[in-house]
This record gives sequence, structure tokens and C-alpha cells, in this order.
Amino acid sequence: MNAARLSSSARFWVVSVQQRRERERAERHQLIIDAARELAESDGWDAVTTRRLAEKVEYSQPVLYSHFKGKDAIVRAVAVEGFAELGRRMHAARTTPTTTSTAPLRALAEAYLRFAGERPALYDAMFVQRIDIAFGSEETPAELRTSFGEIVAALEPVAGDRDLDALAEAFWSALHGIATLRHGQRLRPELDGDRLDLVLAAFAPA
Amino acid sequence: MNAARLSSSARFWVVSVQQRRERERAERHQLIIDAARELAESDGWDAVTTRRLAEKVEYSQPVLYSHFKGKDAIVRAVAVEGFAELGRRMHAARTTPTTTSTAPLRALAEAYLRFAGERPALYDAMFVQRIDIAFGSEETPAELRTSFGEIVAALEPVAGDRDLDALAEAFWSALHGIATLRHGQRLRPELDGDRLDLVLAAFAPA
DNA sequence: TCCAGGATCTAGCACTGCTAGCGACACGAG
DNA sequence: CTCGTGTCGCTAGCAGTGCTAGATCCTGGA
Repeated sequence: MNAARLSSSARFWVVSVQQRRERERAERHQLIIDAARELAESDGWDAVTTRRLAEKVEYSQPVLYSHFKGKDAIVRAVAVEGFAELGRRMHAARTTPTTTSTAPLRALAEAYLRFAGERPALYDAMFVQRIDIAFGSEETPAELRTSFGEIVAALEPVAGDRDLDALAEAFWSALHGIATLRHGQRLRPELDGDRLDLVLAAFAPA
Repeated sequence: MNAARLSSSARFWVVSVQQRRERERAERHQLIIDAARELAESDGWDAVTTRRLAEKVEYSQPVLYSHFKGKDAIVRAVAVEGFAELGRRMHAARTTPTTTSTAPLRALAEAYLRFAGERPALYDAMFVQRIDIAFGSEETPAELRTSFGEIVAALEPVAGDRDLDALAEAFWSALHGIATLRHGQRLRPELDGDRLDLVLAAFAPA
């Protein structure tokens, strides 16, 4: 009896220890992702090396590889979190009550470009770096699907008889093109306002 | 007299030798650019290392550095040639006689996307990689300015009272967005036709 | 108290872009 | 024809990259 109770208690304790370990492991996992994103946002992705990253989280390099298959997987994890935030921002912009019908689309577009401008490194990981994330398939991360869904939802009221999926891809392409060319200093800043006005007028005619 | 003639002849010969050397040097310069582009187009830019490139042109690495300041400069040289070709393609597409007024714009857009699709590595060097080429300034390579000019020219007939520069930037952004997202497998191939139709209809309403 | 197993680190591999310094070769003078 | 001179290209090496094998230490359980 005593043995049984002790054993049971011991097993319970073990489980608790395991839980604590798993929790600590999960925290460290997140710590690595956060450190990578911070490093990229402050010094650019070129500065995100496994050595610097390991130093920042105060572990040795091999620890990174016990959490992620390689550096690519870390960038991918950062990107997925980026999709989630972009989705949240677009949703908030789109659903904030307004008076006109095209305003939600404009709000969404502005939120998209603001995100790309404020977090260029994050945007880069999500959409520019070769990141090996399936987009059209079933393994597409939910965060990504939701983000695209926000664009579709914002365009739905103005689509008319146009194909909604193709329209969403076209509109997204325009935003993405502006975001990347802008970041590469290939567009004139003084035209920012006019340029977006033209895109909105083109895709959502009054 | 004899000495003078000899001296003169010798000097002339020296000049000729110098010319030959300069010509050979220029040829090797071009050889490096071509090799870099071919390597990138067949195996991707990741495969373009100074060692492989040197091996391909059958010289040692330091020779590359006697022609270019560094690897970046080689990529830049490849990109500049890309601008020239893209400009030629767009010009040809735009000026080929047609019946309707929006056809030139469609032809230009299709030429742009065909170029991006057929030579993804070259397009990457031109517009995706950080390449440190000024775009808005006076040192902007002529090839680049001409390319943008083609877009402006194609939009001019359909601009109406819209700001032509902003319109060109917006239209270019849409094309660039499609090109890059398409290359990253982020757009559905089966929507290619519809998507472009929508962009054209949006920017050049009938 | 001692052992087994897991977590973590040290040290090293093959590769990268880039460069210092040596050696060979072609040129021009005597 | 021989001999300096100067240019040109090479070998070898540096610091830094992503990634990993093997040793080491530390903790939980008998």
C-alpha cells in the first residue's frame, strides 16, 4: 500500500517535472523566435547568424538545432507569426465602422502598407525570402489563409461581377509590389498618396 | 633619324599592344558577367559563389576582384544588362502596330511578365536582391530610366487626367507584385489570365 | 550512493567573400 | 642578346557562415 502510494505520488511528480520541462522548452522556443525577429528588425536578416542568435538567447548554437531543423525553419517561424499579426491588423482596419463602402478597402490597404513599412524585416521574411511555405495547398498555415481571407472580404462589396479570387490576387499583387519597390527605394515617396489613390480608384471604381 | 623612326614605330606598337590588352580585358569583363548570369539562371544565385564563378571563367578568384569591387558589383552588372533587355522587350511589344488603343498596354504587360517568368534569376537580380542602385537620382543607369519610360509611354494614351508618374508607378507595382508572388508560388497559375485582365481593366478602363 | 539517460557544450567540418604577398612572364633599355 | 622592371595572375590564408559529432555534466531513480 505504502509502496503503491509512493509510486503513484512519484509518478505524479514525474509528470509535473515533465510538464515544467515542456513549458520551459516552449518558452525557449518562443525566445528564439523573438530574438531572431528582433535581431532582424534592428540589424537586418544578414546579421541573423546562428552564432549571434545563440549568444542573444544565451545558449550555444546546437540548442537552436534542438528546436528547429535549421536556420530556414527559424525564419519560417518568424514569418508565420508575421502572418498572424498582418491578419489582425487588416481585420481591425477593415471592420472599423465607417460611412462609405470603399473606405474599408482603403483602410485595409493602408494597414497593409503601414505594416510593410513599419516592419520591413518581418515583411521580408514573410514575402520576399525563399521560405518554402505552401500557399495554395492544404498545409498552408491558417494564419496565412486568414490574411488572404481579409483581402477577399474587403474586396467582396466592390467586386461586382468580377471573379473574386482573381481580383483579390490582383489587388494583393499591387499592394505587394508597392511594398517591396518602396522598401527598395524604387518609388518616389512624394507619390505615395497619389499612387495608392490610383490603385484604389482602379480596383474599386465609384 | 633611324632612331627617331624606330622610336616612333615602337611607340605605335606599344599603343597597339595596349589596345589589344584593353580589348582582352573588356572581353574577360563581359565573360564574367555572362558566366554569372548563366550560373544564376541554371542553378540559382545561391550557387553563384566566387569560387565557382572563377572556375567557370577559368581564372582564379582574385581576377574577379581586378574587374569588380566585389560580388555585389558583379550582380549589379548582370542586373544592368537585364534592364536593357527588359526595356527592349517592352519597347518592341508596345510599338508593334495594333488596332485598339489599350492593346499596347496589354502587350507591354504581357512582355514584362513573360520576361520575369522566363528569366527569374535575372529578374531577381534586377528587382529583388539588394543591389544598391539609385532609382530616383541622377546616377540612375540609363537602361533603367528607359525601361520605366516605356511603362510611362504605354500608359500615356489611357491616363486621362490622372498623374502619369504616379499611374506608372502604380501599374508597375502591380506587374512587379504579380511577377514576384508568382515566382514564389504564392498565386494560382490558373488565374493568370483573369488576374492580368482585371489589372488591365482596372488601370485602362474602356 | 551510484548509475542511466538526457540535455548541453566544445570543437570542428566544409563552405563563403575577400586579400596579402609571392612568382612568373612580357616589355623596354643597354 | 641579356638584363632589370613592372604588371599580372596565382597560391594560400583570414574571418565568418550553417551545421554536427562527440565529450561532458547534471539530474532523476534504484
